[in-house]
Parts: sequence; C-alpha cells; structure tokens
Amino acid sequence: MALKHTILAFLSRQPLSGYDVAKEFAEGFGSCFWKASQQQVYAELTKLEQQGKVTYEAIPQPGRLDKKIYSITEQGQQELLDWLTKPCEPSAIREDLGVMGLAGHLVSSEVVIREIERRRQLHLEMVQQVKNLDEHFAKHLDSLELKDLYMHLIIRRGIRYQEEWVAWCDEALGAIAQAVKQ
Amino acid sequence: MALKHTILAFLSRQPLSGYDVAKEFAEGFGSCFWKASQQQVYAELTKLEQQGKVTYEAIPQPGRLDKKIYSITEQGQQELLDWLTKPCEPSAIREDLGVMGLAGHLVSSEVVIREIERRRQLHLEMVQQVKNLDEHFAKHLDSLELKDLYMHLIIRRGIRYQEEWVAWCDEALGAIAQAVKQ
DNA sequence: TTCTTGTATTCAAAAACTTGAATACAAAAA
DNA sequence: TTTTTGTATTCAAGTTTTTGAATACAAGAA
Repeated sequence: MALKHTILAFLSRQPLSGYDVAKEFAEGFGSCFWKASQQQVYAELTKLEQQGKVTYEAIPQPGRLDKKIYSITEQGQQELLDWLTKPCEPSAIREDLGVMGLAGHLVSSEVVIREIERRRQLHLEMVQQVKNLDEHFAKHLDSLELKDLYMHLIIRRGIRYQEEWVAWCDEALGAIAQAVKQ
Repeated sequence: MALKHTILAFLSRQPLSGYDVAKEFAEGFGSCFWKASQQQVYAELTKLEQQGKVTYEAIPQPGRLDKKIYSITEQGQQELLDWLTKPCEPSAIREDLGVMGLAGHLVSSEVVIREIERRRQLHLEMVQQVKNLDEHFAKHLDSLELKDLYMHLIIRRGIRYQEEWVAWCDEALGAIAQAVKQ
C-alpha cells in the first residue's frame, strides 16, 4: 500500500494541509501516478498522526474547524526511507477496456471503434496535461538537481504512458478498419 | 468495477469452473490486464449466480466438493452487452515506484538505480511472457476473425505497455547516470 | 444579489480487495 | 515412499477504496 508512503513523501517535501495533499493527488502527481479521494487522504493523515509519523499544527480559523498543517516526523521519515529502500513490485494494469478484448465481438465494430476513438482523445488530452506539469523541469533539463530530476523522470513516465495509449489506439483503429473492410 | 464483467466476458467465450476463471486471471488475460485472486473469483461467481447472471452445472467429484461449471445466462449476456456499450474511463496508474519521483533524493542514487534496473529486468521478462500469449494470433494476423483480432489487440496493449516500461527505464537510467557523473 | 467555485474538514456505509488458512484428492517428481 | 505440484472449493478477518453526504465561510462571477 503506497498511499501512506505517497503522503509521507509529499510531506517530506513540505508541510501541507489535508486539503493540499488531496489536491496533489487530484491535480499534480496524482493526475499522472496515483489518485486518492479527499476522504482517503484525511483518514490516512489521522492514522499517520496517531502512529506518530506526522504531526500537525492547528491553525484556528474563525467560525470553522481548525486548519491542520501536517509535517513529517523523524519516525515518519524513517518509515519512508525504509520503504524506499525495499524493492517494489509492478502493479497490474486493471483497465476496463481490456474486457473489449474478451468480448468485443458481442457488440458491433462501430461500438468498439467509437470507444477506442474516445480513449484516443482522452489520452491525447492527458498528454498535454501531464506535459504541463513537466514544463518547468523540461526547460532547465541540464541544470536539474537530483530531486527535480527524479520528479521530471516520473512525470516523463506519465507522459510516455499517455502517449503510448494514443499510439496503441492508432494501431488498433488501423487494424480494425482493415479487418472490417475485408 | 470490471471484475464482474471480466468474468462474464470469460464465460461468454466458454463455460468454465471457478478454478479455470481464476487461472485465466493469474496466467492468461490477467497476466497482462487484470489480476484477481481465487477467493475474489469464487465470491464473485457466487454473487453472479444469486443474481441469475450465471448458472452452474454441478459435477460430482467422488470424496470431495462438487466441481461447478459456470455458464453465462441470457440475463448475464445482456448485462455484459449493456456494459460494453457504455463508455469506460481510463484508470489511474497507481505505481509504487512513483513515490521515488517525490522522495527518491532521500536515498542514495544507487538505491534508485538498482530499483529501476530491477524493474527493467522484470518488465523485460513480462514482454516475453505476454508475447507468448500472442504467439498464435501473431502468426495468422491476416486471417484473424474479429473475435481473435480484438484479443490480439488487447494483448498487443499488454506487450506495448511492458515494452514502454523498459524504454522508460533506459531513459531514466541514462539521465540519472549523466546527472550523477557531473 | 444570488450562484458558483474554492478552501477546509469530517462522518458513515458499502463495495472491493488482500491475506491467510483449511480441506481433499490425484499425479508426478524426488 | 515422501514430497511437491496441480486441481478444486470455501471461510474469515482485515484493509483499502468508493460513494455519498454534511458543514461552513470567502471570493468572484452572473
């Protein structure tokens, strides 16, 4: 389970509120690598706080619940370090679209084609979106410190992932078009 | 949730026992697209049976529990068809390795390099494994009926996915080597 | 002025998934 | 002969994730 460690990793870069962490998952890192809902983030932060891996400074907000700024503790840093040092396993793909490969012949080829075209468009948009995250790093590629290089490379993984999807969609659409024509 | 529909899709191709379905997830389709544990499969089949989407023929086995051969019902076929016709969303990546991009600088570059080299090797092996699934289809590429073409294309997605990982590992290792040298 | 969007947290229930185990026999390998 | 591997199903507990909602105020847009 990497949610815990992803949150610790965010906090190792800078203190953040639960809201900010959730936003990272929704927009920044998460948009290309790991998504988590707000509720999940808040629940995990509470658990991490109870375990002493993070602490928070409560900032009173007039008329509503305190805003909590979380930081990583010594213990949390250690947990993260241990985890980073251990090898991690690749995860499975888990794509709904895969079912088309098993049972696509049950629907008309138009449905399959439409779906792949839709996917192509979505991934094309994702390419741009993830490239935007990389903009700053891509500009100073030769003078990146290691911290930023790693970030760049992981974003590159996201970019390549989305580009690869587009390329596969093209391959698939071409093959289906040819097969249907015959 | 596509587990349900993936199982229905398997059964739309041929009747299978729970054990066989689990094997598909572990070896065939699952090795490149969706993994599910045996327990998950058995639980899901029980649920689908209660909902009338699959039925089973119990085959008595002397001295042990009946073997159940599941087939899809009319209702199950309809459910699958409806689902296939609806657009499906891309899923998030969810890779533990992503955390390296956020906090890799906390460990030595050797650790990062070792981890990426390890991943490269794993994905290289996966390329071969998935290519083996495609062997039959790749051979008769020009005479594939639609059913098999779809299967081929989805396996191609798996191959490309694994190849893309290898390519990214190379890119990353090159970039890190250069940065460390300086 | 009202509506929407953004900031900020929390609760609760359900669904999905993981982990670990028990049972039982056949067949092949050591 | 004993062990391992493969076939075949089920139970139970725990963790993770999803879904849906409530609360509350500020700021900007319509």
